[in-house]
Amino acid sequence: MKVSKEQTTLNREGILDAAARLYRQQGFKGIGVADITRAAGLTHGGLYRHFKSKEDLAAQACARSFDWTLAQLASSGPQLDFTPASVAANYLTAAHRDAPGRGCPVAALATDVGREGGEVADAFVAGVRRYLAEFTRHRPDGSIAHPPTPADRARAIELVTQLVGALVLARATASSDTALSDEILDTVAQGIAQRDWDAQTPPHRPVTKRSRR
Amino acid sequence: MKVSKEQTTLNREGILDAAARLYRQQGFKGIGVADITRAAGLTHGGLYRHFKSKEDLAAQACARSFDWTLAQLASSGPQLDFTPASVAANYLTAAHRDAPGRGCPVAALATDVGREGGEVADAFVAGVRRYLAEFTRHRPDGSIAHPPTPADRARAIELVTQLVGALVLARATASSDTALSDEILDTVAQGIAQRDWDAQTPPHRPVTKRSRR
DNA sequence: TGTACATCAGTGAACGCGCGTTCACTGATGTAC
DNA sequence: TGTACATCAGTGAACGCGCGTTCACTGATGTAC
Repeated sequence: MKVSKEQTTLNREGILDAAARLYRQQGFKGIGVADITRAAGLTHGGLYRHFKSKEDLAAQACARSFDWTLAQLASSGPQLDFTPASVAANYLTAAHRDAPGRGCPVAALATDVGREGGEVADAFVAGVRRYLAEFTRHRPDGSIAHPPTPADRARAIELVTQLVGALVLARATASSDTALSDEILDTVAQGIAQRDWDAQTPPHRPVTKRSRR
Repeated sequence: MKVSKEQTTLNREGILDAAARLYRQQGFKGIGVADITRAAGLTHGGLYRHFKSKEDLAAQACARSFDWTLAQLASSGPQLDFTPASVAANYLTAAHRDAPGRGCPVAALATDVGREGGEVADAFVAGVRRYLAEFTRHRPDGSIAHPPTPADRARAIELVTQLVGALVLARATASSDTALSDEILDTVAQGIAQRDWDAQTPPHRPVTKRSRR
């Protein structure tokens, strides 16, 4: 049966939200389109009125994950200062580890995206750039960098990769060794809090890669 | 046809090696058992004389990945010192990024393992523990820690998570923005090289987690 | 405002395909004599 | 050492199943008059 324009939009949003959640939980290969439409209260056939393929859906869901997370970050600006210590304390929690469906898309999807390529990778990289820009703007002392220096950007990259690595490893170990998983979260959060983020980091200078491994 | 005991062992090893490589490349959900046995020069039916299920194979292949990588690390002990700068320079390379099948199993499989659980997660965690023990033993100044202090362990966790996060993000961005991917590798490698790893890191003390995200 | 009808979002059966796993079979191996 | 035969690693067809995608159909929506 046909449905009102308003309802059509709601249904589309519902599919996207379900996809954004389920893909982060199970990965692109771990969940089917029928599961996603069912989670949105629909049947699988109608999906293709909104998205041209599973890959298209995945790419848009990926973008949606970043939209949510960045909006959340922006809206919490007043409460949450952007000091590395504060960001780490909020990011490296057992709650975040145990709820990947509502958490950081970088930590949840990075490995999948590396294997995927295509539209999904484009959407992901766009999100990463926005993420990095946000962390580049905010200096450890709470001030805003305008314009950001190469050192600001280096700090953002180091912070984001450190956070992502810790969360990813905490998730991998959580099911069979919770103590280790907690230890990883706590240790890295403390390490970030105590690091001297104002130490001089020279601008990015490409170096010739040596091959190994 | 039957096959000699020696050949049987070789075939089993061949399957394990192919699985260790292909799982790291494509993930547990991304590759089928037929692809793996074919890569080992066999047909899919015989797989079940060696492994009781795909999960069993995945768990043993995971352990195998760690065996290789750790053996490689140990054997390169003379050439490769364990200073964070040196480790980072060897780990954060375009070559390593572009060859996940022969690379670090932590960076390649952590996200998959987080979703998998079971025997695979057990094998993975065992590997992570060995990895961490190795990095805990080796102090930044090149000396051996015996016994290792909590600060040694904290340093190992911070280093490994930083390395893994950087490689994972470099892989995710490589296909659609190689410049960004290279920038991540170089920036984090330089950041690790310049960090003061001897700064006092206090022992691990569990903190109450705040929930967010 | 009321009526007739074209539109089209959503349904669910059906499609081809690839997956993990099973199993009857094959034939070289390795053992018993 | 030579011969007969039981063993069993590997083969490939077959299985049930779930996947992504298609499509004829339905019936409420929204428009033309």
